[in-house]
Amino acid sequence: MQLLADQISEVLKNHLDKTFNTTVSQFDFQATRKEFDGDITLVVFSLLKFIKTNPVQLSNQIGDYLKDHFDLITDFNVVKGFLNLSIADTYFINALQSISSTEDYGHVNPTTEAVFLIEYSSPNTNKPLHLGHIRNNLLGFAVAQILEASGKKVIKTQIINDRGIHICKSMVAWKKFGAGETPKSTGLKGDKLVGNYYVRFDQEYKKEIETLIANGSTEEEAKTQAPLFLEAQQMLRAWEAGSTEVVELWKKMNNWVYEGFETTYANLGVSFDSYYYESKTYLLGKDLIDQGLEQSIFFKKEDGSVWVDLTEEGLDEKLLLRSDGTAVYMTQDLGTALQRFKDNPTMEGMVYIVGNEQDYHFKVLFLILKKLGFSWAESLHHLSYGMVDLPEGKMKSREGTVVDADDLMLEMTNTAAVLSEELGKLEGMSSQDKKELYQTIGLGALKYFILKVDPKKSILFDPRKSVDFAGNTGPFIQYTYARIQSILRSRPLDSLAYSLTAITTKEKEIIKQILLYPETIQQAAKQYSPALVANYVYDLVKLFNSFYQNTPILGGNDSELESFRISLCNEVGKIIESGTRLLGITVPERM
RNA sequence: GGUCGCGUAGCUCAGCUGGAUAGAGCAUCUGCCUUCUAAGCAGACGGUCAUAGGUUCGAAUCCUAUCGCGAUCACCA
Repeated sequence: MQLLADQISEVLKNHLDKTFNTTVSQFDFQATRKEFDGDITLVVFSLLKFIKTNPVQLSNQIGDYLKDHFDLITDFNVVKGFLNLSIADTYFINALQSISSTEDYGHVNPTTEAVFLIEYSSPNTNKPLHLGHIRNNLLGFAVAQILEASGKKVIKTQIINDRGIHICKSMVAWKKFGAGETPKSTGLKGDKLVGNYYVRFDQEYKKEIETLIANGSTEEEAKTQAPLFLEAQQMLRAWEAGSTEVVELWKKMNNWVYEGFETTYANLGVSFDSYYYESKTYLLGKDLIDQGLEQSIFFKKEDGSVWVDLTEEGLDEKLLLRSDGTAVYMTQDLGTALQRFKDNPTMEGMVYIVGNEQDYHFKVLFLILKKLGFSWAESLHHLSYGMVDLPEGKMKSREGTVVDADDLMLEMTNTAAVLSEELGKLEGMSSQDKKELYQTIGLGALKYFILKVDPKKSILFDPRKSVDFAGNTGPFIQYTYARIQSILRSRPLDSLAYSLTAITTKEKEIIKQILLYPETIQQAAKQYSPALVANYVYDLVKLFNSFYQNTPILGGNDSELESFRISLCNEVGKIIESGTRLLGITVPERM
């Protein structure tokens, strides 16, 4: 459709130039609304700036001209300042044919070696992944896929917060109460095991606090003097000092967690090309602080802590280094950014997929990098997404209201299995294939549910209602794809040799939607918005289903027409496959 | 309190750089499985686009103010 608008623009430009002696560079086109005749509409109102006349007269004048001088335009009508143009059916038929012969329609190959980094997931290593991480992971993976399809080279990466007091708490609890338990000995996933000790630490810590308060301590004292807490702090110091014993335990437990995470990532269908560890980048961050101090971009307070003054930019003063010289979150993120640029000198941009609770942090981070004079700092982007809330409110790990990622995926898969069994369409399928299919459907439902929502909005997730499988859902899209495959099995696409001259409006609508695909990908890449792709695919599927249910595709007595419709099915199938692939959703051959 | 984000049907959400009578799904109700998969299709019902101003041929969309919800403003990450 874009091409068509361009073609019309060209013709119009000449016409207006000759007739009115005015140069108009941009025309305002939109798809014609259903209730009017026509395929594409020129909004003539916006031309009144250049040509002062009656909009209806001008519309008629332009319509007459186009009809006479442009073969693709067969007719027109005018409503107020809207010029509705009817396009020849052959235009759509030819468009479909040319798309059929295009490899990977809508997908653009990269033209430069410049690379885009997408940072996502980035978990702490003391707890299993939960629903919030699922949104993060799905967004990150989808954005990476979309950027790639739009012609960027992409590296998916993450920063792992492997260092700090949180992991020490799990370590202390494991040493004290663990009795040598391992993932193997307990049969638990590594991240779950370590997470359990983190919870255990918190429980025992609370008990100690209560005891201390009962013995006359204030709450404040109790919190800082509880033996467990002191032990965790002691362990952190030992870690920083490089104690072999502590470092060995730290490595062992972190590796358990990584193994657990890998399983979850594999199930979710996300992957990474590189990893960064906080324990390895925070030192580089400290170097940057020194550099900034030398250039007087930062300043040191009397107690030795280092700050940056951002009051001129409307923000506050921000701490960069503690008075004892240890690193904070910001220090490490500065270091990580620099490290990534060093590793990828052709970096064109970096996108951080991080929740909107950290908006302020990233504003500051980018500002500091600019102040330090890094040219690439201009191209950093924080994709800020909203929280996933439960009906009771925020998820709180302490209160056990967290929806665990593995549990949720399993539940979705089970629901898919139950529904599939009820429908009973899978006779003759091996149990292994069925199992995979249930996983495909269950995860399709979950992924689509999350990705169809604008990232910046928060999501309300009700675990009791779980996720629907009917209506505007992943399974609906998958189902349509499966039916298309069924058609193609019974009557494969033999050739593109059809020579129709007329098609129905429904078919035209579908082709119009297909023609929007490349534009949609570009738009989605520009806005980092998987939701755009998700909603596009849904619209296409909805249109197609309506056609499919009301029009016989096979068995007509017009083989030309059948050939054309098969070809239409085939293209819709390809676009569904391509669009859902960008979202990380797989589509089944049957279901 | 300062800053940022959000507010569209009973519920969950679309609505691209301003365009025609604001669209889907769920829920409720009516039809449709002997022809390509009914996880579907056709239809009905449902709206003061938070509120009030402004900008203009034209506003859910842009601007201002107010209200409501959320986030953030740590020597936490």
